[in-house]
Amino acid sequence: MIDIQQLRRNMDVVATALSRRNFTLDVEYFEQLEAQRKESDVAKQKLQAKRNAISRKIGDLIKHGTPVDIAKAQFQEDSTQINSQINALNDTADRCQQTLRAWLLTLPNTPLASTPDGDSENDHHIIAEHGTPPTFDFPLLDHVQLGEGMQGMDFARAVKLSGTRYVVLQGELARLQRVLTQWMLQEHIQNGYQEVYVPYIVKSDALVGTGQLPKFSDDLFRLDSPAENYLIPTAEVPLTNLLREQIVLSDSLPRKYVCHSPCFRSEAGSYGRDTHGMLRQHQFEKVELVWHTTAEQGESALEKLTLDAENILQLLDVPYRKVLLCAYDLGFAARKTYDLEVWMPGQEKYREISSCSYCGDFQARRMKARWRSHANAPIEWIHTLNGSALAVGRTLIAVMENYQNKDGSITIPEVLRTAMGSDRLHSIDKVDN
RNA sequence: GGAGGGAUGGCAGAGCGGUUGAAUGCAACGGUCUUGAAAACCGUCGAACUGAUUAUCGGUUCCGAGAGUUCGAAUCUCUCUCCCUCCGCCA
Repeated sequence: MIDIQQLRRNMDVVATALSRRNFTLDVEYFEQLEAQRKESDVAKQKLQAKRNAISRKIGDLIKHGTPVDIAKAQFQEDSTQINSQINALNDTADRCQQTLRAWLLTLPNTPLASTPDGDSENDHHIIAEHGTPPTFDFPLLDHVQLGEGMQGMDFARAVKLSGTRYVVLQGELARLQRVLTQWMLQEHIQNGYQEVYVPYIVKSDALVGTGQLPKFSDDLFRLDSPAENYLIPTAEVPLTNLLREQIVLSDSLPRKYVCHSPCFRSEAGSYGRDTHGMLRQHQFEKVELVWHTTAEQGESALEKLTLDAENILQLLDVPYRKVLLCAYDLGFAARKTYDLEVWMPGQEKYREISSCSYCGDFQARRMKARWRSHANAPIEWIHTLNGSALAVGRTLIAVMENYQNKDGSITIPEVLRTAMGSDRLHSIDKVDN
């Protein structure tokens, strides 16, 4: 949530910043809401002050021996009148506050100065490329062909169970995904992250906190019961909300969390996009990193968090590039974002496998997550960051396609061999069909 | 699922419907003392919102949440949420 003080004092600064991400701030609407809010608020508060004064006088009289009835009678008329006025004003004042907050919640975050300008998603800056796309001296297969070839990836059955955009993994391929997940977790834990296990169902408040709601409810799976509960679209939601409505001491910052979870996304806006294979699924596994920091730590934390995600790709030894998103392409809550894109031989393209974002105090304001240096020190907003490290489903694809052999088998990356107990996935994995 | 108990400031813990935004203790912060530290002593010490004459001075709201009674509610009534204890059931 954008700081309303900031909005009042420097509205054009905010408007300019938001225009960089192609969002037009409705200045007139805000000013109109503000005027209404101010008017009803001030009027209400004045009356409340009056009422409090009367009550105090009655109290004094009673204390000094005036019988209760007589004391009350002296002010009866005034107080009845004031109370009815207050009641009326209360409604309008409440309505103004609510409208204002509802509107504030729909404003995206402002891009950081270091986020480049741009008018489309193609205006990102390529920061670095690691490794070179492999060349194959045989006709290469994509992950679907490879997976089906070894009878480890079954889309037809998934359709029967759940519909499109789901997959059933079997045998060694299912195992590879699990090993990948465990290994990533282990790497991050060794790098100082605290492992967390979280609920996969959250209340709408948590989603408002991280910014998925109120604007993007179409992307979420909502439960019928309990109503207003949702499946998490990413572990970022429970992880970031860990500090909601709380004030923590600064010596516990930065906090670095890692969590593996399934992610559930309706993909409502992406009909027909990436329908082939398991690139874009309603349900996928992801290892997520979340940091809670102070304002000073925030920006440099993004560099560190992104490096932690890159580390995984480097250890897996797959070609990838690091991209700095332009303002236009920024997510709702982000001020600055690095995407990591892995080389997918099956598509001959780099595809997003991680997105690491710095959100400033935007999410913290929504969820009231704050810190202070000691018990009576001033209270400050926490700054939040999140990043995938990595999207496991896509990592599985990347490994399969980059490590494929002529016979349809897949070489296991060095770092996974011990856990897998082999160095190769064979093209015909004996699974009862 | 049944029975009971509870929710107050960073924490612990008081609080006859009327200077209670809230005693007291701890913690924290400033100071005195000390070569320094500790101890002791003195002082300060909740949050959100908001107005104006905006490094200042006011006001409003907040004692789990919401509604109600009242001139006035932390205190009374109702509903809800969460926590604890016991019993039952269960992975």
